[in-house]
Amino acid sequence: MADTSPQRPARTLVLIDASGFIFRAYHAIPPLSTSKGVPTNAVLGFTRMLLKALRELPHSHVAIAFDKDSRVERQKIDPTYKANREATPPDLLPQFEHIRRVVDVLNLRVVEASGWEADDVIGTLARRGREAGFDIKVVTGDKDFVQIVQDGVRLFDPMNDRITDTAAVKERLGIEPRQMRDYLALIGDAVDNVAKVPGIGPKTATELLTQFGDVETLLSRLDEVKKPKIREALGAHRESLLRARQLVTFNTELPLDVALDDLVWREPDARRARDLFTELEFFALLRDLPQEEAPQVAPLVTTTTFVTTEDEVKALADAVRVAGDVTLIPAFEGMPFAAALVGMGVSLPEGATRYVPLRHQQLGVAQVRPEAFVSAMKPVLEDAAIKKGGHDLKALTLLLATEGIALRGGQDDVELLSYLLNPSRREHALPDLARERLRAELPALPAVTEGRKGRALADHAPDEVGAAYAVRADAARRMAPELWRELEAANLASLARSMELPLLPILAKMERRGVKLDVPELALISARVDSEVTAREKACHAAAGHEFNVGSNPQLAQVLYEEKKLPILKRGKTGPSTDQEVLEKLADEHGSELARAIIEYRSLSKLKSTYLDTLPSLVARDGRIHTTYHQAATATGRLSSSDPNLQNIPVRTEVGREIRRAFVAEPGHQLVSADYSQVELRLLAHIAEDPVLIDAFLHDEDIHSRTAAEVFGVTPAQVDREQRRVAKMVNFGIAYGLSPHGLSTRLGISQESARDVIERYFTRYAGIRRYLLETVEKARKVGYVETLYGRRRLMGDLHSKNRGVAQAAERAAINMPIQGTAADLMKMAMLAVEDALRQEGLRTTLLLQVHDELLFEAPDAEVEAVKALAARCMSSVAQLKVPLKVDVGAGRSWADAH
DNA sequence: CCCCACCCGTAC
DNA sequence: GACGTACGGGTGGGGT
Repeated sequence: MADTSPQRPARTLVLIDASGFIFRAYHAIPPLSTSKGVPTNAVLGFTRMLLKALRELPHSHVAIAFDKDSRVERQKIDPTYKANREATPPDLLPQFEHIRRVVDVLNLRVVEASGWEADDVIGTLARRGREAGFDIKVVTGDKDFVQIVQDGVRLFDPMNDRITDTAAVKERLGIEPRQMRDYLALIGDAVDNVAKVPGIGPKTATELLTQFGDVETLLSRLDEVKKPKIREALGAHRESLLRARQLVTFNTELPLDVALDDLVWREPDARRARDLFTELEFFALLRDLPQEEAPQVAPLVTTTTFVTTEDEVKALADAVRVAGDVTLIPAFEGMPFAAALVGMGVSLPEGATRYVPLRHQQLGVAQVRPEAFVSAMKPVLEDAAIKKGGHDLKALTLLLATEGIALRGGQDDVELLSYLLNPSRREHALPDLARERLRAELPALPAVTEGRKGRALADHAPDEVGAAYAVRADAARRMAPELWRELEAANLASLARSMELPLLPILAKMERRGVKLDVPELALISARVDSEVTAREKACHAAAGHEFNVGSNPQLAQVLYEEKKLPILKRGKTGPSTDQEVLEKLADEHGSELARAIIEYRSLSKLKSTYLDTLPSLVARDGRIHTTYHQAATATGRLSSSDPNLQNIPVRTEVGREIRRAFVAEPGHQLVSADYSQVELRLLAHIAEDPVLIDAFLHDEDIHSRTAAEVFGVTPAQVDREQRRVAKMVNFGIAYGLSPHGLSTRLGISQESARDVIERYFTRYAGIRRYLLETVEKARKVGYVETLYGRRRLMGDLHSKNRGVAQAAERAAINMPIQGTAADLMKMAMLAVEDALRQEGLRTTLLLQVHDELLFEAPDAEVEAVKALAARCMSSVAQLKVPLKVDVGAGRSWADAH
């Protein structure tokens, strides 16, 4: 009977067969690597197994055993032992080191014995542990270990959750555990080159062992073996059988240099584990780690020197010139294009970090006159040969531009560099990067609120804020080299150097220039829409029979579905949906006046609240709107725009176009618009090398008609409107990973016909199908997708167990190379355009980028030249298998330029 | 008064 | 869930 006395805590020794699991994990998990290209499949499988075993098995003591020159001893018995094992695969070799690191951070005690296998180490520890009264659990998937099973010694296979004890062995194999050695010797092991006795398989082996007990008895009583064939075989292979049994027998008497007390389990080193898992990109496993205790505060610098006199600023400028490298974090308030520079945190490769107070408001604080700062620093800041670092160099560029300084030499923008390494990441905030990359907590910046509670930044004394900014500069400077190493390793460095960093000052210039808004014109539209919205709201109330908040979806749902008893066609997370698709159906198919009225109300109030009411308030004193472009925001490499977002100004509806009429050129100027035609579809043709699609673009056909002709088996001239509409939808959806369901709801056709259309599309455009499949397959294998120019997006969710998540990731993987390459092309076009404008000495400026469109403001005299220049630059930015078509137009307003 | 999730809608 | 990438407004619930 088991000891049930409560006084004695269970002492369980867990023994882990590391070597066995490494190979199992390697073969069980498809090739996988980090974004840096480090192979990790075996490490991941091994780590998962390890964590699972520790999670599921009670353990007071733990040891992990590795092979060490493991063939030496057994090859003394048989030189061919394991001789036909294939060499370790090249992508497994480098993973051993990381496995050791995992074991190390988990604080597991490694036990190994030179010349012996992990099997023997575990056999020895199991025997000693059992003798000392431990309960033993052996974590392994190897059947050889059955031989050490006994009362109190069990096997656990974390890959299938199987526990093997004495009873299980008897049931599964029909033998006692101690007979396993004899059993294995009889049936042999081809993989390890352990000879078998020919003609004997598992069945016969079990029979023989049941009758005779072990190999010695069997051989001594050979004449009792009934079947002559078996008897002869045993007689003929007597020697090899005994040798085989020697080979498979664990040595449980190794002189291990470890005491059982040394194996006491210790908590993992959570912080180091976190770092290692982050490095290996085992993000799902991070959750399994114990949370970190209080964040460790590691001040990066001990001293911040305050630069408060003109001489000191001059000395600083000299130091920057000597170092050839400076990292700057500005303290400012307001929007960057029109902000006051309050101070500057500065870090140099050598020496203390500095803070230069410029516009602190407190009386009597020592600070530098802004003019003195500018005159001293301008030469070094404008010198492209002096490398600049920071976090969001575009903001710095804008701030310095306001001071009359044109920042050049920007290179180490850690936000931008971090983005290129992982564009899916939501934020690249400096404190987060410092925590991850430097294991340092940045001090909080002073609370700055414009409201009643906080004070403006300038109201804080320099010594309150200076160190915080200086430390940030120090942190940014220190993480830059490693970022570049990672970029080099991922082949992203040239993208950073030749595309993103040169684009940065161009974006700054666009933001600074802004686009003129005709506020009175907008006000006219607004007044008209205002009364329309009110009328529509009244119509909604009338249709409902009472007043309610038309803008409230819950209230609307109540009216539609509870009061009017209309059918619920779609549900969201929190209730029945009231989106446009649903309302259209309710209006058309159920004759709902209210639904129709809501649709009209919605479209107008959207325009009113988002654009008409908002845009005028964002007009700066110069009468222009200064958006902010985000270069480190999207997962595909596109830019985004905010405050306001000028990339979603309406264009499709009449009222929407009127809003574009309020975006105007200065007197004597025109807006010039140049946009890529069908750029994503053209890129799809090029990247997928689809002959049909390429042919269509080479002949500049109406691509939707051509697709309709292909899909419906008619000539392009025979295509009717409906067929073209279907084809157009397919063309748009194809790069988004469209589904029969999605297409059917969008087209209002059945899922079957949608499926049929898609199938016929892929039959005609076989290259596209192949490309889409290959893209997903490769993404699964390498863990990322990339554009023609090497921009990468990490794609972890492809392996999600949640099917929906995995499928969404597949669609994203399909889309990214297309959307991302289009973004790359546009960025290169912007560089080319800016260069050409300067070369030709034109005064035209680039104002806006809307993914596939560039908007310029050109003096009247330059309009035609700019139209030609833009078309030329944009279409010649890459030589593809299809031409890049560019449409250009010009006019007084954005609407007129189209 | 701020923050957030949610729904919805605008762009490409 | 249901076709990719964004930003942002309103509501309504929660918190300070």
